[in-house]
Amino acid sequence: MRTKKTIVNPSRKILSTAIACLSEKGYANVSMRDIASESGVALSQLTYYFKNKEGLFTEVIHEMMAQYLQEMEDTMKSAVGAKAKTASLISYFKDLVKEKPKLLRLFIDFTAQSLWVPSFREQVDHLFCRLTEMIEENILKDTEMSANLDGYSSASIARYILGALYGTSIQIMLGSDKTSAFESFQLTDSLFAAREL
Amino acid sequence: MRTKKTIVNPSRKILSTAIACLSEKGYANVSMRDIASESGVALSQLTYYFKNKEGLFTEVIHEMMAQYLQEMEDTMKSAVGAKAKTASLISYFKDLVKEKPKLLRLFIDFTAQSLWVPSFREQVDHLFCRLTEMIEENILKDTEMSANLDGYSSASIARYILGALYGTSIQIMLGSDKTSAFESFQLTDSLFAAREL
DNA sequence: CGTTTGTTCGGTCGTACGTACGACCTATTT
DNA sequence: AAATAGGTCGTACGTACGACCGAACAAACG
Repeated sequence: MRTKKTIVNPSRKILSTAIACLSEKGYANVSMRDIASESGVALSQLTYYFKNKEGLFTEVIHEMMAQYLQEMEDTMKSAVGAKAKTASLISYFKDLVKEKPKLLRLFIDFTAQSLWVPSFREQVDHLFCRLTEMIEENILKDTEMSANLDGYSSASIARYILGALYGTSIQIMLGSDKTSAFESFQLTDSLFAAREL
Repeated sequence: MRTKKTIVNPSRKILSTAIACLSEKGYANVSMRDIASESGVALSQLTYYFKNKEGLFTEVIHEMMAQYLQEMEDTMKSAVGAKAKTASLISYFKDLVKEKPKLLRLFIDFTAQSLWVPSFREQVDHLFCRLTEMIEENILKDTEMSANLDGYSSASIARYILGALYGTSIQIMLGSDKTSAFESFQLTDSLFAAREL
């Protein structure tokens, strides 16, 4: 029998509800029942579409990763030149903190969970790799860094930039004042000011 | 009646067991019963000494914070001059990843949890503030940064340095190869190379 | 001595969890 | 019309959870 799409795919509804719940209450505080009742679907449907809890949450990570990578890529592709791309990367993280804190919280929470759940770890590690690759491609390639950065592989530099933006985001996220702290982001620009070739 | 210390304070035993469990299995995967049986103490003792789960874990965070701050301070105080202190800070984070991954995992996990539990958040935020203050005091004070860092407050710079080290640590922690990635840490030294006054 | 106060313990309560199962219903296929 | 397959649902199972209680014990003190 063909897969029908009568009105709206239930598995999509479950998935989006799961994302909403997780980004609002956190991994440790969300149950399958929460997601079921919130999405107006029987509990057994969750296991029907996604085997078990880990299966469902794996799919959530997958979704989250896709959104991250897509948005990040769009952001950087829209700018031309390493310097402009750096600026757009910074503003994307600012936007993340200010306008999309839920997505960011989801990211942070899953990063922590991935320390304990091997299958999550694999996914999140992959996400970090893709992100650093993207930074390498867009910002570090065809660019000569300031002199004191000789000897560092572009992979190391990219990892550092991503780490700095991510780590700074977390601090701002936790802090009480979200405004004055934004200055830190800008440091990426000053530190890695690229000279175009 | 006086608090006795017959052989070893049970609350200490509970606490250290809790730390061990948490740094091995993660917040979401540890129950009060786990800690009780692991520490060879009745479950009811946990609530006797620490009100409830949140009370116990609050104490664990407190312990973790103290260790972090102490070790970090010792590390930096042992070096003289901003440049040497920077190097010692870097090597402390390397040491964390390589030799004390449990403590680091504890830190990361609680950071994520603090996104959802207000009392945790307060504590972890305070930890971050203390750490940035320490970086300001030891590395940024009485030091002239390279020219392109004008206009940034020392608080912003400290936050960025901490964020970079923290964010890089997470990536290395998740990655498969722990060796080649250590190069990234060193970037802190090159980027914030201080000229002594 | 007995009382009081701090400590330890086993046990239980109510609830929540993830998962599994069987009964439907509907639409397609034979 | 009968059979089959996809989808939905309610419910129940077994386990685990945090919290709580009352009984026992221990130590100080009158």
